[in-house]
Amino acid sequence: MSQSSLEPVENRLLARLPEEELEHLLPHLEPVSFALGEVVYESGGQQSYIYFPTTVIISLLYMMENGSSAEMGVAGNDGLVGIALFMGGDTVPNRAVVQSAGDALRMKTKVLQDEFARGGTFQRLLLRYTQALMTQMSQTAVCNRLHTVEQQLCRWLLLSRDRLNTDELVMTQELIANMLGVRREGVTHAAGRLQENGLISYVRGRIIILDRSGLEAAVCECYRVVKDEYDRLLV
Amino acid sequence: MSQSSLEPVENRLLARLPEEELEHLLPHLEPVSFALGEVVYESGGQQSYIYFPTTVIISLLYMMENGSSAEMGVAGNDGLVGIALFMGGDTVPNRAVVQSAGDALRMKTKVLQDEFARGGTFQRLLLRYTQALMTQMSQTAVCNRLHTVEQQLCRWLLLSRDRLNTDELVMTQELIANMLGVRREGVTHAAGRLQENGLISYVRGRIIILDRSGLEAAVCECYRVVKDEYDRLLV
DNA sequence: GCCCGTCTGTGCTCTAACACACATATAGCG
DNA sequence: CGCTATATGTGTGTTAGAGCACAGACGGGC
Repeated sequence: MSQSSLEPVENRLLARLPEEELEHLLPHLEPVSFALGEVVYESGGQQSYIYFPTTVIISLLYMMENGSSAEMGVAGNDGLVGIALFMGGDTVPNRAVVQSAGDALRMKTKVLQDEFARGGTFQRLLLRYTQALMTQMSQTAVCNRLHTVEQQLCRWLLLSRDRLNTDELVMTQELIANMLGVRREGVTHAAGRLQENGLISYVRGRIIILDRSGLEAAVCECYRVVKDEYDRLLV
Repeated sequence: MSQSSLEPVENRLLARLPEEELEHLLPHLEPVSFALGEVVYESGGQQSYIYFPTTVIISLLYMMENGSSAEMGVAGNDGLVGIALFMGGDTVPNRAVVQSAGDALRMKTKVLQDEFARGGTFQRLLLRYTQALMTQMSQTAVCNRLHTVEQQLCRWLLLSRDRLNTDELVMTQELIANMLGVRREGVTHAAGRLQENGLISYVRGRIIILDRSGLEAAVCECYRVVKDEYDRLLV
């Protein structure tokens, strides 16, 4: 019997499958745990598994030639990691890194592809999820162009919060800076302001969201656009 | 008989279909022309057609609440416009605008969805194209975060050039500024430098690429990443 | 050939964010 | 308890780009 955090229904994509399809997949789902910072897959590498997060949060990062990086999307218990496997690409040009430690269920690539090809609810869900992720990526592009670091930090905190069961996030400012593709000092500054305003508190890699609605007031429209699209596509 | 610019094989996605699948689709493809600046579909609107560009180039834009905009992707004769129609979303939260006047072939939504559901080469191609577009979107996010306006202008010119048959692009700096999500003066400045270096020439909404390899030397890595991914997925 | 609308160039100021260089604080370990 | 890694705060330039205000410059229509 799986533990609570590894129940398939802990992943909201799997939870939406009709019972018979889920029954069919269950034997192929295998629990795995991930530590903070772990690399789930490397840019350009072959992937043997697709992952359905239950409690883990995984960032999709692009690594620049000069070593700097920027996040293009994030996946948690609302989705999966390894889209390229059913989209026909086999590999993707980005790295997937654990942003918040936790568990996931994994499925062999071959099984996934066969299930996808059957074309049922499973296929439909994966495609709708992919579209939601595209919205997230494109909105990240817009946000990077037009909004301040502080707004982006709010967006990022809220997106992370929505994929967790707790208001406490374990992540350093350095890590967040890598995700957002900004300097660590920029995060210090923005986080300092949020703390002054009583929206968050943080100490040494431990952020606590104190005032969620305050964050929502401070964030740019990008957060809501992405959230609404996820809600619309994955109900 | 269609004119040259409306031959189905003018669209590289359609050109890759095996003959029998193409024969099957031909009766459902209908030529249309688009003028510069025309809105192909509006954010959130229902779409009756999917479009396969032959000579037209279409930008996918996000419109901010405050009226400013930024491009999240571009589609030309290498792809299609209306991904949401087969991904299951029906509508998307962005606007599609004609960036360069030209022709396309359109197909009714219902026909498209039925063809897609058959799961043959057509489905496979559409999914692979979608993945390529995701790379473009995510790379746009990275580029917006990390690179200068001049680099982005180079990227944008090259991406446009690759979807045309000519080195002459008809577009004002104002228009480009809207696409890139920067000020018009910023484009003037960057374009001025490219002109000084003999890479392009422009006069009143008419840009001529004089030195393609020079542009490729000035562009950031983002262009190559996107191009390589298109080549890889859509061979 | 002239006019007027559209495009492009330029010159300011202002600000967010970068780059670099440290100072300080905290947790966990011996 | 003290040491040291790691995490965070701060200060001083510098810079890219925004915002605004015009000045020219071209070009199609009359």
